[in-house]
Amino acid sequence: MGKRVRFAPSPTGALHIGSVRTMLYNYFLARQTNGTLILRIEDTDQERLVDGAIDSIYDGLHWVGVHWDEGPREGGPHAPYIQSERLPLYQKGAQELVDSGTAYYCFCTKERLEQMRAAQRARGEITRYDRLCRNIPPAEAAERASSEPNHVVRLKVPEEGTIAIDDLVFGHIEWPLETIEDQVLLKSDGFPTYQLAVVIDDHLMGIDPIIRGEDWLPSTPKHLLVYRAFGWDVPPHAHVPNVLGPDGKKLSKRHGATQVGEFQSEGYLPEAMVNFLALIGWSPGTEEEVFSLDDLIQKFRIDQVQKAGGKWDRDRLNYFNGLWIRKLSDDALLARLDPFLPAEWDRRLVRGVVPFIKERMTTLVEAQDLISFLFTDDIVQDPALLVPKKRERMDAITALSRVTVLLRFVDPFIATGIEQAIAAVANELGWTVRDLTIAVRAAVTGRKVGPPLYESIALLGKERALARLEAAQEKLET
RNA sequence: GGCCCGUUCGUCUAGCGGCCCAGGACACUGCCCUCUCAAGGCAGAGACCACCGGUUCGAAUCCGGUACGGGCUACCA
Repeated sequence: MGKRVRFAPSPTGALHIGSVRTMLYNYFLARQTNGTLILRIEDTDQERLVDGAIDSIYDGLHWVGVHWDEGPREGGPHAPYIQSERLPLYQKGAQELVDSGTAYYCFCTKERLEQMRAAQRARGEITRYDRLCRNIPPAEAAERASSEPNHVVRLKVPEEGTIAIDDLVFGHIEWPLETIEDQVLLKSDGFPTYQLAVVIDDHLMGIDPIIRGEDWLPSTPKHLLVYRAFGWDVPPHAHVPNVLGPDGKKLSKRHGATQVGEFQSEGYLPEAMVNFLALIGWSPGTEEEVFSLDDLIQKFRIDQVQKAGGKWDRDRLNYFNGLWIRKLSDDALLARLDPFLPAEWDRRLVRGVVPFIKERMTTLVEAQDLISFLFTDDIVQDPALLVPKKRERMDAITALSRVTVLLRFVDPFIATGIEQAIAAVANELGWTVRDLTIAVRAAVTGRKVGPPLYESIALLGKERALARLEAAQEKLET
């Protein structure tokens, strides 16, 4: 109970969908246990920083609808929550490890390391640090460290043995220590590497469990070694499987949209995104699959998370989106639609069509096209539709004119009355209702498909509807 | 190359030794409903449970190997 978990993105770009999934799992666990969720920004790579990335992370997470307890802008007992503002902590930690002999200064230049690796490759060996600086006597190393600013601190990895973890998702995993290199912990610019910073922060912030992406699994032994070097207890880890592109590779830009902001502007609902994402890699073990954020908080279990990576499936996302759109009340849908419609479109009229387009949308952006006939008289009446297949042009003119006449007397101008009028014309002329509505729809909406015709005509209003019907007749006469 | 992980319908998945000649969902096909398109309902097709051995009375489920896929292999995270 009362788990402390964290989401720790790097501000190297807009918020990625895969990260959102990891965030969600952390969020579920935090809320479910009445615990604490921490947002921590891991910006230890100063070269890859992207302007506005933190804003984008905040925007994305807010859109998704999750909230957290401690973070850069929220503050908290472990502030600051941005790693670049916690440098002294890491430097002190690195120093401690050097002092205790579990880490050492390395003075190798990047050039030397490159040459070393090239030579190793040429000889067909594994490329890894040759530990040249590992055996410099401590006194000499300390002295050189003060005069040579360009040194780093490396972890002194034991030469033999194994290190293991019991991952909450992947189970028991063991690594032979001889396969692990002497990892850099503190870079020459005084910044920690990820490997040092995560361990220190996760420890200081009391994170339990650590839930992160599967791609961190290979560096876990390095982290374990750092915990060991500090003499700290290792908290439970849970690695969650990757979200893959349709080609089975890690989801990236080349697979299309991958940032939350893009999905937002494409008209996806956060409810759908959450539902869809949560189900990649997790299942409640039942046949239910429609879940709100609150449902997920209730039902999520970390031990039900899958090991295999799951592919991103646009069709399935679309399905969930349509489903969640349909679950919205008409007023709620109107509000969601608002940013996707021209400001000048009369919201009362929009509100009127909402019930009729609700089950015809996959994404919110589709609404505009679906209802534009109500807001612009600039429609294209296609003769091929005005005259349904196997009907004569003259007959179509007659049909449209009869509809025009009967509609004029419909009062009040509502769907049922309009339906009766059209049925009467069909009956009178021996047309099928289907054919008649094809012609009328083309005349009134300029479309082949759309919201229910009678309701659409009612919404349009008698005057505009009649004008369009007359225009269609004229068009056919010329 | 090395280390680690993974492998059930096209896709997301259920399954944790007999209930499975494998269930649900998306997508697909057909039918019904119907003023169009949807939505909805019903039905169907779709997986020799990657492969090969082993354990067991019995394996999708346990063990070993192989294949394939993926991740990592930086003073990136």
